[in-house]
Amino acid sequence: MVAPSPFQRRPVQSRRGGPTKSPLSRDAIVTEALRQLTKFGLAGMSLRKVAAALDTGPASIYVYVDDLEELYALMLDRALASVELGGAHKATWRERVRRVLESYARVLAAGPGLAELALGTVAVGPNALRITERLLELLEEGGVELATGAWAVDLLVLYVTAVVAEHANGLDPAAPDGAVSRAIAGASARDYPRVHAARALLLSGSPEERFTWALDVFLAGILQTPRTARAGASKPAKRKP
Amino acid sequence: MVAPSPFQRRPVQSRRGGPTKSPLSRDAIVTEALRQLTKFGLAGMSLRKVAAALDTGPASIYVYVDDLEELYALMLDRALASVELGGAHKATWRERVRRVLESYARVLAAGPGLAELALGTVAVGPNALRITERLLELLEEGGVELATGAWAVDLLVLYVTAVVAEHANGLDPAAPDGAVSRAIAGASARDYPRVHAARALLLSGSPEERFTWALDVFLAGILQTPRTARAGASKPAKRKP
DNA sequence: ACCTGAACACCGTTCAAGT
DNA sequence: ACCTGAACACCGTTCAAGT
Repeated sequence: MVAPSPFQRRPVQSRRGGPTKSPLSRDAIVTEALRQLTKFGLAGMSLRKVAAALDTGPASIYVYVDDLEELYALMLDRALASVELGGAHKATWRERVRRVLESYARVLAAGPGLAELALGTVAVGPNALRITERLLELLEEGGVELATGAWAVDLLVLYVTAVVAEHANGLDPAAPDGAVSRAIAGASARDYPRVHAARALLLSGSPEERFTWALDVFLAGILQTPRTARAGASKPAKRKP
Repeated sequence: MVAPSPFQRRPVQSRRGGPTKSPLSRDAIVTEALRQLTKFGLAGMSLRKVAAALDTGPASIYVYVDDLEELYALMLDRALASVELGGAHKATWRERVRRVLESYARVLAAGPGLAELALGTVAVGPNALRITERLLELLEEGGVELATGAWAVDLLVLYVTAVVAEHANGLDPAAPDGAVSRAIAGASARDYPRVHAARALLLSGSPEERFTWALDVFLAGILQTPRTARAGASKPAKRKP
């Protein structure tokens, strides 16, 4: 017996309604939670506040949602619905991979909290699957074998999520007053000669520039590192002789 | 006026001591917090529990630490002290980069919570700087220019942190009973043909195999994608004609 | 100056009733 | 069956005193 996924569960018949209160529903809960999340960040959202906004007590939420973690998963997938996968365009497959990931990044960066939530939550809803499907398709178009593509999609999505989350946490390396800047600026030339020498470089570049560069790194690396033995690997594996 | 970094602050003279209570200290607080973190995970650690273990009330902690976030930063840097940077060996620079990152990954994976903490905390203590310094050195040895290396180190460390955190959160893609496995196994061939076709591949590979593969991807990509215009870029930038 | 108990303003989750 | 107020067992942080 396996617990059913939260994405496919018997609907619940609300008993509220009429003129005073709109009926509760999983949808309404997710919508309100997402509103709070994107407006106030992860710490600014809570089950209790969602319940209060929906004019009920905290216990009522549990009729529609098992726990906070499940709510997170539902929220994330709802948000991922607006990621644009692009149609059949004339752009290169690389360009189209970039666009999908940029759209994904933009969705996560829409407000504080979403990216943070994405890092701690496994995205396995239908919309996450749609994104995975699309990226596999584009990589296939680029000649990446399925075995390699399967791992590559993981890598790409994880990286983008982490970058946006780091950034959204106010850890913007570019922020000149942040802890990062101060630490790097304060690194002594004696103890950390390279950090010191590279201090301007470490803090340079807009998020977009870094993102674009990172994608180039990934795609170049992926094309050159198939999982199946093949010509082109820069360094033969040499594990089993 | 800039607030001083928590890593360089006037020490506090404890007034406890004698036979009954060992004196409070920032060190003792960090040690106990780290013990709780690696034993019980991030959710299993709290300022109140640390205070209780140190035989005092929660308010006492605030004499040594500004807030929870600062404590997190101190804990992370303390943990990073045990990352092995390796000496001058005969191994390739690539191999040595791999070893440093593997050591970093192993330290974060030592117990639940540490990697999770690392994702939400900017690592800017002396030990984080040591690691950055070392990686810059190794990349330099590999012929990577400083401008490229500066961004590359960020990329590498962020990825490794994210992988370990994802893994430590029980989101192990390999776990056959996890939400990930169920979602992928349940992806219909009609709606998600490639996810369906790749379902075994998406779940395949030990964490170590994936890690090793990802590093190969990164290093191959980094070598091929210098930030300064140079021969070898697989696709000319063509932004300013 | 260090140290602390008590209070403040919150959490997620469960229980026991209501309809 | 849905819905809910109240209770339970927690949080981080601040205040106002103690030494």
